[in-house]
Amino acid sequence: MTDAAAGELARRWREVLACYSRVSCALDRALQDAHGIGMSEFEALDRMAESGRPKVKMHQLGAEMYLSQSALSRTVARLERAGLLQRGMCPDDRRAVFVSLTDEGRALHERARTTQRAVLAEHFLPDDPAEHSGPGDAPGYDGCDRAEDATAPRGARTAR
Amino acid sequence: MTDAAAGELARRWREVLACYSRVSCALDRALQDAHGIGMSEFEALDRMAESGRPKVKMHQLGAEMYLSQSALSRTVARLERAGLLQRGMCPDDRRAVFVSLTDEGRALHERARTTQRAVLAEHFLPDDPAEHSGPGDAPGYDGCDRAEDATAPRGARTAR
DNA sequence: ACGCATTAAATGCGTTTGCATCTAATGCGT
DNA sequence: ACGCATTAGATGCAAACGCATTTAATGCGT
Repeated sequence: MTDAAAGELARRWREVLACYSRVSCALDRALQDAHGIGMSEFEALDRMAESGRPKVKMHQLGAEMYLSQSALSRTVARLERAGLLQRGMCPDDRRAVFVSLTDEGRALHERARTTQRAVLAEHFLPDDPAEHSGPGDAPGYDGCDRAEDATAPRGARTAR
Repeated sequence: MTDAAAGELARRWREVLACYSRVSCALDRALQDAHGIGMSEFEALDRMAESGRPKVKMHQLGAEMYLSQSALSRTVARLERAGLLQRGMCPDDRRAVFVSLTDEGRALHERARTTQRAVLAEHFLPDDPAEHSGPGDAPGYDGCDRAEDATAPRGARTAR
């Protein structure tokens, strides 16, 4: 690994970091405002929906997601509390837990996916092209506070 | 935006998510174990070091970073508590705060950058190539717990 | 059958984060 | 000069995370 290659790697990492921050922030906000769920919850719903199977083992879900085991456990707990999925015991392994989407969960996922796609289309495009990451071109991005054009009401943030 | 394009976008977003989780987790862990700082702290040190200037305004730092204003404020507070930088009042605007690296901060940044480059070289490579994201190829990644080969002691985690 | 390492999930705990708010300093219009 | 919107940074607060630990169920060797 040459020094120049390491620098290039660091530069690319910064791009990923910037991209992740920008998109995940917009996505989290949009999902929260429109549907009352966060990115992790959406991701869990999404994996469950796309699996096709009616019931999925927690551990299976965790294997394909990026969350720690404890975070997944709590995410599922939140989703259950919200009535979006049900936990059930697994007949062949009584340690394991099956999770299955409720009708409401499936419906919300459908709607949330529309939101997700819209946010991605709006915020996840300037990535493959140049990204023109020269110094001194910071467009005043201060963490999260863009998207003044959001059509959702502001202020229902702490009410999950 | 066609439906297929939206799906492709969602697929790419998952790749970014997976990449970010994998790398940031390894990076955070390595920086923490080897130097007692997290990613945000490193990023702040890194920006300050590369700026060339001896003093940087907080707001300036915040403009190019991905943290919220409050998170940056606390990150800087942590760095100051650790003796890695100093905060000082700004003569021409007494609201603003200058931050400057201490010698110790500069030295730690140098060492931490080596760690960072090593981690990036190890975990941030499989990204541009295919990434072969077909379903069912999950390599058992369960959040964070890989890197059993880490040479650092495990268990000094809560001691910042 | 019994003991023991292993695995699934839940939970206590400390840390970090973002949002909202607060304080203080600026500057601009009148 | 005075008032008031604006800006910089700090802080209270609640949410979410990861680590370590706990509880419970499995399975494997003897």
